[in-house]
Amino acid sequence: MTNVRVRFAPSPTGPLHIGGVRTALYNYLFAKKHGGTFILRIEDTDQKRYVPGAEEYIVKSLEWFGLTSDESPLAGGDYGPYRQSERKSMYKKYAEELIEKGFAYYCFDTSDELDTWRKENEASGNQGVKYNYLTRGEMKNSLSLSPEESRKLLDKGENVTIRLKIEPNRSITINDEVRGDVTFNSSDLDEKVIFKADGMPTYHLANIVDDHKMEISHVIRGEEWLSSTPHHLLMYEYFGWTPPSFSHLSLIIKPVGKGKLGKRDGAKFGFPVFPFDWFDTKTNETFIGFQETGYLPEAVINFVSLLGWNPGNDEEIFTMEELIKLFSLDRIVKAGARFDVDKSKWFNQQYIIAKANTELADLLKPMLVERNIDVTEDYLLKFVDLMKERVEMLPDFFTGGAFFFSMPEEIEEKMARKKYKLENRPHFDAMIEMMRNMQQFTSSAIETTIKSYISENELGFGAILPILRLGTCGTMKGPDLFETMELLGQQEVIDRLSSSLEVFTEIKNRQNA
RNA sequence: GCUCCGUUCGUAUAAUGGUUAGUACACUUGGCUUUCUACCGAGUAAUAAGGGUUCGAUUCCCUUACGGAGUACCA
Repeated sequence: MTNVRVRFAPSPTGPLHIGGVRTALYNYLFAKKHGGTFILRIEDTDQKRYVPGAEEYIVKSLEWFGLTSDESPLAGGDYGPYRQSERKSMYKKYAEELIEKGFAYYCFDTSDELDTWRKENEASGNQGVKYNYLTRGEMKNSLSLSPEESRKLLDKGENVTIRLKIEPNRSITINDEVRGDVTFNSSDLDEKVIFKADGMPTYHLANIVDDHKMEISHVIRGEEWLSSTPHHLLMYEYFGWTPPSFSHLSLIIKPVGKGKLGKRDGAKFGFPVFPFDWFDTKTNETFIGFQETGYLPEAVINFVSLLGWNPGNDEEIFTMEELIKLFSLDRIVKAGARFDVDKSKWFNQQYIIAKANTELADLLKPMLVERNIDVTEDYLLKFVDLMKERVEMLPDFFTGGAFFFSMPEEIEEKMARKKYKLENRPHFDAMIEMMRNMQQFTSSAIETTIKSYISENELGFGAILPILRLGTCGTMKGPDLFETMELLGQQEVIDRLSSSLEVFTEIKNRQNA
Protein backbone atom coordinates (compact mmCIF):
# COMPACT_ATOMS: atom_id res chain seq x y z
CA MET A 1 0.00 0.00 0.00
CA THR A 2 1.53 3.29 -1.00
CA ASN A 3 0.66 6.77 0.16
CA VAL A 4 -1.73 5.99 2.92
CA ARG A 5 -3.46 9.18 4.01
CA VAL A 6 -6.25 9.00 6.56
CA ARG A 7 -8.14 11.65 8.41
CA PHE A 8 -10.01 12.04 11.64
CA ALA A 9 -12.69 14.61 10.97
CA PRO A 10 -14.63 15.63 14.06
CA SER A 11 -17.18 18.35 14.23
CA PRO A 12 -16.53 20.88 17.00
CA THR A 13 -20.00 20.64 18.48
CA GLY A 14 -18.89 19.34 21.86
CA PRO A 15 -16.19 17.34 23.59
CA LEU A 16 -14.64 14.35 21.90
CA HIS A 17 -16.24 11.22 23.25
CA ILE A 18 -14.96 7.70 23.62
CA GLY A 19 -16.37 6.54 20.27
CA GLY A 20 -14.53 9.40 18.59
CA VAL A 21 -11.37 8.45 20.42
CA ARG A 22 -11.65 4.95 19.01
CA THR A 23 -12.22 6.23 15.48
CA ALA A 24 -9.22 8.52 15.82
CA LEU A 25 -7.14 5.67 17.23
CA TYR A 26 -7.96 3.27 14.41
CA ASN A 27 -7.15 5.95 11.85
CA TYR A 28 -3.90 6.70 13.62
CA LEU A 29 -2.90 3.05 13.92
CA PHE A 30 -3.69 2.39 10.29
CA ALA A 31 -1.68 5.39 9.14
CA LYS A 32 1.34 4.54 11.26
CA LYS A 33 1.18 0.89 10.33
CA HIS A 34 1.52 1.77 6.68
CA GLY A 35 3.94 4.61 7.10
CA GLY A 36 1.17 6.98 6.11
CA THR A 37 -0.16 10.33 7.21
CA PHE A 38 -2.70 10.99 9.94
CA ILE A 39 -4.66 14.16 9.34
CA LEU A 40 -6.92 16.09 11.67
CA ARG A 41 -9.59 18.03 9.83
CA ILE A 42 -12.12 20.14 11.66
CA GLU A 43 -15.57 19.93 10.11
CA ASP A 44 -17.15 23.14 11.28
CA THR A 45 -19.70 23.73 8.57
CA ASP A 46 -22.59 23.94 10.97
CA GLN A 47 -22.54 27.42 12.45
CA LYS A 48 -25.60 26.80 14.60
CA ARG A 49 -24.12 23.90 16.48
CA TYR A 50 -20.61 25.27 16.78
CA VAL A 51 -19.37 25.18 20.38
CA PRO A 52 -16.49 27.44 21.39
CA GLY A 53 -13.68 25.50 22.96
CA ALA A 54 -14.66 22.21 21.43
CA GLU A 55 -11.88 22.24 18.86
CA GLU A 56 -9.26 22.96 21.52
CA TYR A 57 -10.73 20.19 23.63
CA ILE A 58 -10.46 17.74 20.75
CA VAL A 59 -6.88 18.70 20.02
CA LYS A 60 -5.92 18.46 23.67
CA SER A 61 -7.58 15.06 23.93
CA LEU A 62 -5.75 13.62 20.95
CA GLU A 63 -2.52 14.92 22.40
CA TRP A 64 -3.19 13.34 25.77
CA PHE A 65 -3.74 9.98 24.11
CA GLY A 66 -0.63 10.36 22.00
CA LEU A 67 -2.55 10.47 18.74
CA THR A 68 -0.44 13.14 17.15
CA SER A 69 -1.60 14.33 13.78
CA ASP A 70 0.85 14.90 10.96
CA GLU A 71 -1.32 17.54 9.36
CA SER A 72 -3.87 19.66 11.24
CA PRO A 73 -5.06 23.22 11.72
CA LEU A 74 -2.21 23.75 14.20
CA ALA A 75 0.51 21.68 12.56
CA GLY A 76 -0.33 22.87 9.08
CA GLY A 77 0.51 20.81 6.01
CA ASP A 78 0.53 20.92 2.22
CA TYR A 79 -3.18 20.30 1.89
CA GLY A 80 -4.56 23.04 4.11
CA PRO A 81 -6.42 24.77 5.42
CA TYR A 82 -7.61 22.01 7.70
CA ARG A 83 -10.70 23.75 8.99
CA GLN A 84 -13.66 23.56 6.66
CA SER A 85 -14.86 27.03 7.57
CA GLU A 86 -11.59 28.29 6.12
CA ARG A 87 -12.15 26.31 2.94
CA LYS A 88 -15.61 27.80 2.49
CA SER A 89 -14.86 29.59 -0.77
CA MET A 90 -13.95 26.48 -2.69
CA TYR A 91 -17.04 24.36 -2.16
CA LYS A 92 -19.51 26.43 -4.14
CA LYS A 93 -17.83 25.90 -7.47
CA TYR A 94 -17.97 22.16 -7.01
CA ALA A 95 -21.67 22.33 -6.28
CA GLU A 96 -22.14 24.45 -9.36
CA GLU A 97 -20.07 22.07 -11.41
CA LEU A 98 -22.52 19.33 -10.55
CA ILE A 99 -25.41 21.52 -11.59
CA GLU A 100 -23.77 22.24 -14.92
CA LYS A 101 -23.24 18.56 -15.46
CA GLY A 102 -26.88 17.90 -14.59
CA PHE A 103 -26.06 16.00 -11.43
CA ALA A 104 -27.54 18.54 -9.07
CA TYR A 105 -30.25 21.17 -9.01
CA TYR A 106 -31.34 24.29 -7.19
CA CYS A 107 -34.02 24.13 -4.55
CA PHE A 108 -36.13 26.98 -3.24
CA ASP A 109 -38.19 25.30 -0.55
CA THR A 110 -37.77 26.83 2.86
CA SER A 111 -37.03 24.73 5.91
CA ASP A 112 -40.50 25.46 7.21
CA GLU A 113 -42.11 24.35 3.98
CA LEU A 114 -40.17 21.12 4.04
CA ASP A 115 -41.10 20.63 7.63
CA THR A 116 -44.81 20.95 7.07
CA TRP A 117 -44.52 18.83 3.95
CA ARG A 118 -43.00 16.02 6.01
CA LYS A 119 -45.54 16.42 8.77
CA GLU A 120 -48.48 16.37 6.37
CA ASN A 121 -47.19 13.23 4.78
CA GLU A 122 -46.71 11.60 8.10
CA ALA A 123 -50.20 12.58 9.19
CA SER A 124 -51.62 10.86 6.14
CA GLY A 125 -49.74 7.69 6.97
CA ASN A 126 -46.81 8.28 4.72
CA GLN A 127 -43.89 8.00 7.08
CA GLY A 128 -40.42 9.12 6.10
CA VAL A 129 -41.05 10.90 2.82
CA LYS A 130 -37.96 11.64 0.85
CA TYR A 131 -37.00 14.44 -1.42
CA ASN A 132 -36.22 12.32 -4.45
CA TYR A 133 -36.99 11.55 -8.09
CA LEU A 134 -40.62 10.81 -7.19
CA THR A 135 -41.38 13.85 -5.08
CA ARG A 136 -39.19 16.60 -6.42
CA GLY A 137 -41.82 17.40 -9.08
CA GLU A 138 -44.19 18.69 -6.40
CA MET A 139 -41.51 20.84 -4.77
CA LYS A 140 -39.99 24.17 -5.67
CA ASN A 141 -36.77 23.56 -7.56
CA SER A 142 -35.05 24.19 -10.83
CA LEU A 143 -36.29 20.88 -12.16
CA SER A 144 -39.98 21.49 -11.46
CA LEU A 145 -40.16 25.20 -12.17
CA SER A 146 -39.79 26.94 -15.49
CA PRO A 147 -36.31 28.28 -16.28
CA GLU A 148 -37.63 31.85 -15.91
CA GLU A 149 -39.11 31.22 -12.52
CA SER A 150 -35.98 29.49 -11.33
CA ARG A 151 -33.88 32.33 -12.60
CA LYS A 152 -36.00 34.79 -10.69
CA LEU A 153 -35.79 32.90 -7.44
CA LEU A 154 -32.11 32.32 -7.93
CA ASP A 155 -31.50 36.03 -8.49
CA LYS A 156 -33.49 36.80 -5.40
CA GLY A 157 -31.04 34.58 -3.62
CA GLU A 158 -33.23 33.58 -0.70
CA ASN A 159 -33.44 30.03 0.54
CA VAL A 160 -31.41 28.65 -2.30
CA THR A 161 -29.97 25.24 -1.68
CA ILE A 162 -28.44 22.72 -4.00
CA ARG A 163 -29.46 19.09 -4.02
CA LEU A 164 -27.82 16.07 -5.49
CA LYS A 165 -29.77 14.53 -8.36
CA ILE A 166 -30.07 10.77 -8.24
CA GLU A 167 -31.43 8.57 -11.01
CA PRO A 168 -33.60 5.73 -9.80
CA ASN A 169 -32.95 2.03 -10.08
CA ARG A 170 -29.23 1.92 -10.03
CA SER A 171 -27.39 -0.53 -7.90
CA ILE A 172 -24.63 1.05 -5.84
CA THR A 173 -22.22 -1.18 -4.01
CA ILE A 174 -19.84 -0.11 -1.27
CA ASN A 175 -16.82 -2.34 -0.92
CA ASP A 176 -16.45 -1.83 2.77
CA GLU A 177 -13.21 -3.10 4.28
CA VAL A 178 -14.87 -4.28 7.43
CA ARG A 179 -18.35 -5.18 6.22
CA GLY A 180 -17.72 -6.51 2.76
CA ASP A 181 -20.00 -5.51 -0.11
CA VAL A 182 -23.01 -3.46 0.90
CA THR A 183 -25.45 -2.74 -1.89
CA PHE A 184 -28.07 -0.01 -2.10
CA ASN A 185 -30.65 0.77 -4.73
CA SER A 186 -30.54 4.40 -5.82
CA SER A 187 -34.34 4.53 -5.75
CA ASP A 188 -34.18 4.33 -1.97
CA LEU A 189 -31.85 7.30 -1.64
CA ASP A 190 -33.00 10.80 -0.91
CA GLU A 191 -31.67 13.73 -2.88
CA LYS A 192 -29.63 15.31 -0.15
CA VAL A 193 -28.86 18.97 0.21
CA ILE A 194 -25.19 19.40 -0.57
CA PHE A 195 -25.05 23.17 -0.36
CA LYS A 196 -26.95 25.15 2.23
CA ALA A 197 -28.71 28.48 1.97
CA ASP A 198 -26.17 30.04 4.32
CA GLY A 199 -23.42 29.50 1.78
CA MET A 200 -21.89 26.54 3.52
CA PRO A 201 -21.66 23.06 2.11
CA THR A 202 -23.20 20.19 4.02
CA TYR A 203 -21.06 17.37 5.31
CA HIS A 204 -21.64 15.34 2.18
CA LEU A 205 -20.14 17.81 -0.25
CA ALA A 206 -17.43 19.17 2.00
CA ASN A 207 -16.41 15.71 2.96
CA ILE A 208 -15.84 14.32 -0.48
CA VAL A 209 -14.29 17.49 -1.85
CA ASP A 210 -11.84 17.58 1.03
CA ASP A 211 -11.14 13.89 1.00
CA HIS A 212 -10.39 14.16 -2.68
CA LYS A 213 -8.29 17.30 -2.46
CA MET A 214 -6.43 16.04 0.56
CA GLU A 215 -5.80 12.77 -1.28
CA ILE A 216 -7.33 10.68 1.46
CA SER A 217 -6.77 7.02 0.63
CA HIS A 218 -8.85 5.36 3.35
CA VAL A 219 -11.91 6.63 5.10
CA ILE A 220 -12.33 5.00 8.49
CA ARG A 221 -15.39 6.40 10.22
CA GLY A 222 -18.43 5.56 12.30
CA GLU A 223 -21.29 3.39 11.18
CA GLU A 224 -23.64 6.37 11.15
CA TRP A 225 -22.14 7.24 7.76
CA LEU A 226 -22.75 3.92 6.08
CA SER A 227 -26.16 4.84 4.75
CA SER A 228 -24.97 8.07 3.17
CA THR A 229 -21.96 6.45 1.57
CA PRO A 230 -23.87 5.65 -1.65
CA HIS A 231 -24.46 9.40 -2.02
CA HIS A 232 -20.77 9.97 -1.56
CA LEU A 233 -19.88 7.30 -4.08
CA LEU A 234 -22.27 8.88 -6.55
CA MET A 235 -20.56 12.24 -6.12
CA TYR A 236 -17.15 10.74 -6.74
CA GLU A 237 -18.56 9.33 -9.92
CA TYR A 238 -20.18 12.63 -10.95
CA PHE A 239 -16.90 14.45 -10.44
CA GLY A 240 -14.94 11.72 -12.14
CA TRP A 241 -12.82 11.13 -9.06
CA THR A 242 -11.60 7.86 -7.64
CA PRO A 243 -13.20 7.20 -4.28
CA PRO A 244 -11.12 6.19 -1.27
CA SER A 245 -11.58 2.86 0.40
CA PHE A 246 -14.23 2.81 3.12
CA SER A 247 -14.35 1.19 6.54
CA HIS A 248 -17.35 1.68 8.77
CA LEU A 249 -16.94 1.06 12.47
CA SER A 250 -19.82 -0.18 14.57
CA LEU A 251 -20.87 2.00 17.45
CA ILE A 252 -20.09 1.64 21.14
CA ILE A 253 -23.13 0.55 23.10
CA LYS A 254 -24.22 1.48 26.62
CA PRO A 255 -22.85 -0.75 29.43
CA VAL A 256 -26.37 -1.91 30.13
CA GLY A 257 -29.61 -1.47 28.28
CA LYS A 258 -30.19 -0.36 24.74
CA GLY A 259 -28.67 2.10 22.39
CA LYS A 260 -25.41 3.74 21.66
CA LEU A 261 -23.30 5.21 24.39
CA GLY A 262 -24.45 8.75 25.04
CA LYS A 263 -22.82 11.59 26.88
CA ARG A 264 -25.12 11.23 29.86
CA ASP A 265 -24.40 7.54 30.29
CA GLY A 266 -21.19 8.34 32.10
CA ALA A 267 -22.95 9.93 35.03
CA LYS A 268 -25.62 7.26 34.91
CA PHE A 269 -23.27 4.31 35.11
CA GLY A 270 -20.42 5.91 37.00
CA PHE A 271 -17.67 6.10 34.44
CA PRO A 272 -16.32 8.75 32.10
CA VAL A 273 -17.24 9.08 28.46
CA PHE A 274 -14.95 12.01 27.72
CA PRO A 275 -11.18 12.45 28.06
CA PHE A 276 -11.43 15.46 30.35
CA ASP A 277 -14.07 17.13 32.44
CA TRP A 278 -16.43 19.19 30.32
CA PHE A 279 -18.88 21.83 31.37
CA ASP A 280 -21.84 22.26 29.08
CA THR A 281 -22.73 25.94 29.22
CA LYS A 282 -26.10 25.37 27.57
CA THR A 283 -27.41 22.89 30.10
CA ASN A 284 -25.12 23.70 33.03
CA GLU A 285 -24.11 20.06 33.21
CA THR A 286 -20.66 18.86 34.12
CA PHE A 287 -19.35 15.69 32.52
CA ILE A 288 -16.46 13.86 34.13
CA GLY A 289 -13.34 12.92 32.21
CA PHE A 290 -11.05 9.93 32.09
CA GLN A 291 -8.17 12.02 33.30
CA GLU A 292 -9.97 13.44 36.31
CA THR A 293 -11.27 9.98 37.20
CA GLY A 294 -7.69 8.81 37.39
CA TYR A 295 -7.30 6.82 34.20
CA LEU A 296 -3.95 6.62 32.48
CA PRO A 297 -4.21 7.56 28.80
CA GLU A 298 -2.27 4.50 27.67
CA ALA A 299 -4.69 2.27 29.59
CA VAL A 300 -7.67 3.90 27.93
CA ILE A 301 -6.04 3.50 24.54
CA ASN A 302 -5.38 -0.17 25.18
CA PHE A 303 -8.92 -0.75 26.38
CA VAL A 304 -10.51 1.16 23.54
CA SER A 305 -8.35 -0.53 20.93
CA LEU A 306 -9.85 -3.86 21.93
CA LEU A 307 -13.41 -2.56 21.78
CA GLY A 308 -14.26 -3.85 18.35
CA TRP A 309 -10.89 -5.07 17.23
CA ASN A 310 -8.46 -7.80 18.23
CA PRO A 311 -5.12 -9.02 16.99
CA GLY A 312 -6.30 -12.62 16.73
CA ASN A 313 -4.36 -14.00 19.66
CA ASP A 314 -4.83 -14.14 23.41
CA GLU A 315 -2.66 -11.20 24.34
CA GLU A 316 -4.31 -8.01 25.40
CA ILE A 317 -1.80 -5.65 26.93
CA PHE A 318 -0.29 -3.60 24.13
CA THR A 319 1.79 -0.49 23.84
CA MET A 320 0.96 1.95 21.07
CA GLU A 321 3.93 0.62 19.09
CA GLU A 322 2.63 -2.92 19.38
CA LEU A 323 -0.84 -1.83 18.37
CA ILE A 324 0.60 -0.15 15.30
CA LYS A 325 2.39 -3.32 14.36
CA LEU A 326 -0.64 -5.55 14.92
CA PHE A 327 -3.48 -3.38 13.63
CA SER A 328 -5.39 -4.35 10.55
CA LEU A 329 -8.78 -3.37 9.21
CA ASP A 330 -9.84 -6.92 8.49
CA ARG A 331 -9.76 -7.80 12.17
CA ILE A 332 -12.30 -5.15 13.07
CA VAL A 333 -15.44 -6.68 14.52
CA LYS A 334 -18.71 -5.87 12.77
CA ALA A 335 -20.96 -6.05 15.82
CA GLY A 336 -21.39 -3.15 18.22
CA ALA A 337 -19.34 -3.38 21.40
CA ARG A 338 -20.48 -2.67 24.91
CA PHE A 339 -18.38 -0.50 27.15
CA ASP A 340 -17.27 -2.77 30.02
CA VAL A 341 -16.41 -0.60 33.01
CA ASP A 342 -14.84 -3.45 34.99
CA LYS A 343 -12.49 -4.31 32.20
CA SER A 344 -11.45 -0.70 31.74
CA LYS A 345 -10.58 -0.54 35.44
CA TRP A 346 -8.55 -3.72 35.17
CA PHE A 347 -6.55 -2.24 32.31
CA ASN A 348 -5.90 0.87 34.33
CA GLN A 349 -4.70 -1.17 37.28
CA GLN A 350 -2.35 -3.17 35.06
CA TYR A 351 -0.90 0.02 33.67
CA ILE A 352 -0.47 1.60 37.08
CA ILE A 353 1.39 -1.46 38.35
CA ALA A 354 3.64 -1.44 35.31
CA LYS A 355 4.34 2.28 35.40
CA ALA A 356 7.61 3.60 36.86
CA ASN A 357 7.34 5.01 40.38
CA THR A 358 8.81 8.32 39.35
CA GLU A 359 6.22 8.76 36.62
CA LEU A 360 3.40 7.89 38.98
CA ALA A 361 4.82 10.28 41.53
CA ASP A 362 4.73 13.06 38.96
CA LEU A 363 1.10 12.34 38.21
CA LEU A 364 0.29 12.36 41.90
CA LYS A 365 1.97 15.66 42.72
CA PRO A 366 -0.88 17.93 41.62
CA MET A 367 -3.22 15.75 43.64
CA LEU A 368 -1.02 16.18 46.70
CA VAL A 369 -1.27 19.91 46.35
CA GLU A 370 -5.05 19.71 46.06
CA ARG A 371 -5.15 17.72 49.27
CA ASN A 372 -2.70 19.94 51.12
CA ILE A 373 -0.28 17.10 51.61
CA ASP A 374 3.36 17.97 51.94
CA VAL A 375 5.88 15.15 51.71
CA THR A 376 9.40 14.70 50.45
CA GLU A 377 10.14 13.26 47.04
CA ASP A 378 11.69 10.25 48.68
CA TYR A 379 8.64 9.63 50.86
CA LEU A 380 6.34 9.99 47.85
CA LEU A 381 8.33 7.47 45.80
CA LYS A 382 8.31 4.89 48.57
CA PHE A 383 4.62 5.48 49.14
CA VAL A 384 3.92 4.95 45.46
CA ASP A 385 5.92 1.75 45.47
CA LEU A 386 4.00 0.34 48.41
CA MET A 387 0.55 1.37 47.17
CA LYS A 388 0.67 0.96 43.42
CA GLU A 389 -0.43 -2.62 43.17
CA ARG A 390 -3.58 -2.06 45.19
CA VAL A 391 -4.82 0.89 43.19
CA GLU A 392 -7.24 0.90 40.26
CA MET A 393 -7.58 4.62 39.68
CA LEU A 394 -5.06 7.29 40.57
CA PRO A 395 -7.17 8.82 43.38
CA ASP A 396 -7.24 5.40 45.07
CA PHE A 397 -3.73 6.19 46.22
CA PHE A 398 -5.23 8.72 48.58
CA THR A 399 -8.34 6.86 49.63
CA GLY A 400 -6.55 3.59 50.24
CA GLY A 401 -3.33 5.12 51.47
CA ALA A 402 -4.65 8.04 53.50
CA PHE A 403 -2.92 6.78 56.66
CA PHE A 404 0.47 7.43 55.10
CA PHE A 405 -0.19 11.12 55.53
CA SER A 406 -2.07 11.25 58.80
CA MET A 407 -3.60 8.85 61.26
CA PRO A 408 -7.28 8.39 60.41
CA GLU A 409 -9.76 9.82 62.88
CA GLU A 410 -11.83 6.69 62.68
CA ILE A 411 -10.34 3.33 63.55
CA GLU A 412 -12.05 0.16 62.39
CA GLU A 413 -13.49 -0.69 65.76
CA LYS A 414 -14.93 -4.03 64.83
CA MET A 415 -11.52 -5.52 64.30
CA ALA A 416 -10.23 -4.03 67.55
CA ARG A 417 -13.10 -5.54 69.50
CA LYS A 418 -12.46 -8.89 67.90
CA LYS A 419 -8.70 -9.10 68.11
CA TYR A 420 -7.62 -6.99 71.04
CA LYS A 421 -7.19 -8.72 74.37
CA LEU A 422 -6.73 -6.59 77.47
CA GLU A 423 -4.30 -9.07 78.95
CA ASN A 424 -1.97 -8.48 75.99
CA ARG A 425 -1.56 -4.82 76.84
CA PRO A 426 1.74 -5.36 78.68
CA HIS A 427 3.09 -7.14 75.62
CA PHE A 428 2.16 -4.28 73.32
CA ASP A 429 3.72 -1.82 75.72
CA ALA A 430 6.85 -3.96 75.71
CA MET A 431 6.97 -4.04 71.93
CA ILE A 432 6.57 -0.28 71.73
CA GLU A 433 9.44 0.03 74.14
CA MET A 434 11.56 -2.26 71.96
CA MET A 435 10.76 -0.13 68.92
CA ARG A 436 11.79 2.93 70.82
CA ASN A 437 15.16 1.37 71.49
CA MET A 438 15.83 0.32 67.91
CA GLN A 439 18.86 1.94 66.33
CA GLN A 440 17.78 1.20 62.78
CA PHE A 441 14.07 1.43 62.14
CA THR A 442 14.02 -0.66 58.97
CA SER A 443 11.29 -3.04 57.93
CA SER A 444 13.46 -6.10 58.31
CA ALA A 445 14.69 -5.01 61.73
CA ILE A 446 11.16 -4.27 62.91
CA GLU A 447 9.97 -7.57 61.56
CA THR A 448 12.70 -9.52 63.36
CA THR A 449 12.08 -7.68 66.59
CA ILE A 450 8.33 -8.16 66.58
CA LYS A 451 8.31 -11.68 65.31
CA SER A 452 10.88 -12.93 67.74
CA TYR A 453 9.03 -11.26 70.59
CA ILE A 454 5.86 -13.03 69.52
CA SER A 455 7.46 -16.44 69.37
CA GLU A 456 9.47 -15.99 72.55
CA ASN A 457 6.29 -15.17 74.43
CA GLU A 458 4.25 -17.79 72.56
CA LEU A 459 1.65 -15.23 71.55
CA GLY A 460 0.67 -16.12 67.97
CA PHE A 461 0.69 -13.71 65.01
CA GLY A 462 -3.08 -13.50 64.86
CA ALA A 463 -3.35 -11.86 68.26
CA ILE A 464 -0.63 -9.29 67.73
CA LEU A 465 -0.11 -8.28 64.12
CA PRO A 466 -3.68 -7.20 63.30
CA ILE A 467 -3.60 -4.93 66.35
CA LEU A 468 -0.29 -3.43 65.34
CA ARG A 469 -1.65 -2.78 61.87
CA LEU A 470 -4.85 -1.30 63.16
CA GLY A 471 -2.91 0.76 65.63
CA THR A 472 -0.67 2.30 63.01
CA CYS A 473 -2.99 2.46 60.00
CA GLY A 474 -6.48 2.58 61.46
CA THR A 475 -7.54 0.05 58.84
CA MET A 476 -6.86 -3.56 58.02
CA LYS A 477 -6.19 -2.81 54.38
CA GLY A 478 -2.72 -1.84 53.31
CA PRO A 479 0.76 -2.80 52.23
CA ASP A 480 3.21 -4.90 54.21
CA LEU A 481 3.00 -3.74 57.82
CA PHE A 482 6.73 -3.52 58.47
CA GLU A 483 7.48 -1.62 55.31
CA THR A 484 4.62 0.70 56.16
CA MET A 485 6.14 1.25 59.60
CA GLU A 486 9.55 1.96 58.16
CA LEU A 487 8.14 4.60 55.85
CA LEU A 488 6.01 6.16 58.55
CA GLY A 489 9.08 6.43 60.76
CA GLN A 490 9.99 5.39 64.27
CA GLN A 491 8.50 8.26 66.24
CA GLU A 492 5.28 8.39 64.23
CA VAL A 493 4.70 4.65 64.66
CA ILE A 494 5.36 4.79 68.39
CA ASP A 495 3.05 7.78 68.80
CA ARG A 496 0.28 6.18 66.78
CA LEU A 497 0.54 2.87 68.58
CA SER A 498 0.60 4.46 72.00
CA SER A 499 -2.52 6.48 71.48
CA SER A 500 -4.29 3.68 69.60
CA LEU A 501 -3.71 1.31 72.47
CA GLU A 502 -5.48 3.72 74.77
CA VAL A 503 -8.41 3.73 72.39
CA PHE A 504 -8.44 -0.06 72.10
CA THR A 505 -8.35 -0.47 75.84
CA GLU A 506 -11.22 1.92 76.23
CA ILE A 507 -13.24 0.10 73.55
CA LYS A 508 -12.61 -3.16 75.30
CA ASN A 509 -13.57 -1.82 78.71
CA ARG A 510 -16.76 -0.41 77.27
CA GLN A 511 -17.47 -3.76 75.68
CA ASN A 512 -16.94 -5.63 78.95
CA ALA A 513 -19.00 -3.22 81.00
C1' G B 1 -42.88 2.61 8.24
C1' C B 2 -38.67 2.18 4.75
C1' U B 3 -33.23 1.17 3.72
C1' C B 4 -28.82 -0.88 5.55
C1' C B 5 -25.97 -3.47 9.38
C1' G B 6 -25.45 -6.96 13.24
C1' U B 7 -26.37 -11.53 16.88
C1' U B 8 -20.65 -17.18 20.25
C1' C B 9 -20.46 -17.65 28.21
C1' G B 10 -22.99 -11.63 32.16
C1' U B 11 -19.13 -8.50 29.15
C1' A B 12 -15.06 -8.16 25.29
C1' U B 13 -13.73 -11.73 21.95
C1' A B 14 -11.14 -16.51 19.52
C1' A B 15 -11.99 -20.77 16.44
C1' U B 16 -14.11 -24.38 13.13
C1' G B 17 -18.31 -27.80 7.52
C1' G B 18 -16.56 -33.01 12.07
C1' U B 19 -13.25 -29.55 18.65
C1' U B 20 -13.95 -31.54 25.54
C1' A B 21 -16.18 -24.38 21.33
C1' G B 22 -10.39 -21.32 23.52
C1' U B 23 -8.86 -16.60 26.18
C1' A B 24 -9.52 -12.16 29.25
C1' C B 25 -12.66 -9.26 32.67
C1' A B 26 -16.47 -10.16 36.27
C1' C B 27 -18.24 -13.95 39.72
C1' U B 28 -17.27 -18.45 43.11
C1' U B 29 -13.28 -21.01 45.17
C1' G B 30 -8.15 -22.89 46.64
C1' G B 31 -2.90 -21.38 47.34
C1' C B 32 0.64 -17.59 48.95
C1' U B 33 0.29 -14.15 53.21
C1' U B 34 -0.06 -10.39 59.38
C1' U B 35 -4.48 -7.59 56.28
C1' C B 36 -6.00 -5.58 51.56
C1' U B 37 -3.98 -6.07 46.81
C1' A B 38 -0.93 -8.32 43.22
C1' C B 39 0.39 -13.16 41.74
C1' C B 40 -0.54 -18.60 40.89
C1' G B 41 -4.34 -22.69 40.53
C1' A B 42 -9.52 -24.51 40.03
C1' G B 43 -14.68 -23.75 38.90
C1' U B 44 -19.54 -21.65 36.93
C1' A B 45 -21.06 -19.91 32.16
C1' A B 46 -22.17 -19.25 25.20
C1' U B 47 -22.92 -20.55 19.26
C1' A B 48 -30.87 -16.25 19.52
C1' A B 49 -35.13 -19.50 17.31
C1' G B 50 -37.04 -22.30 13.22
C1' G B 51 -36.35 -24.25 8.51
C1' G B 52 -33.19 -25.84 4.58
C1' U B 53 -28.16 -27.52 1.87
C1' U B 54 -24.94 -31.58 3.74
C1' C B 55 -22.94 -38.06 5.70
C1' G B 56 -22.26 -34.01 9.23
C1' A B 57 -23.67 -26.83 10.45
C1' U B 58 -22.28 -22.99 15.56
C1' U B 59 -19.86 -22.15 10.66
C1' C B 60 -23.23 -21.82 4.10
C1' C B 61 -28.60 -20.24 2.54
C1' C B 62 -33.68 -18.60 3.94
C1' U B 63 -37.33 -16.94 7.53
C1' U B 64 -38.45 -15.07 12.28
C1' A B 65 -37.04 -12.67 16.74
C1' C B 66 -34.05 -9.28 19.00
C1' G B 67 -30.49 -5.26 18.79
C1' G B 68 -28.12 -1.13 16.09
C1' A B 69 -27.62 2.89 12.36
C1' G B 70 -29.77 6.11 8.84
C1' U B 71 -34.20 8.32 7.17
C1' A B 72 -32.34 17.20 8.65
C1' C B 73 -30.45 23.42 4.78
C1' C B 74 -26.54 18.12 11.88
C1' A B 75 -22.25 16.08 11.49
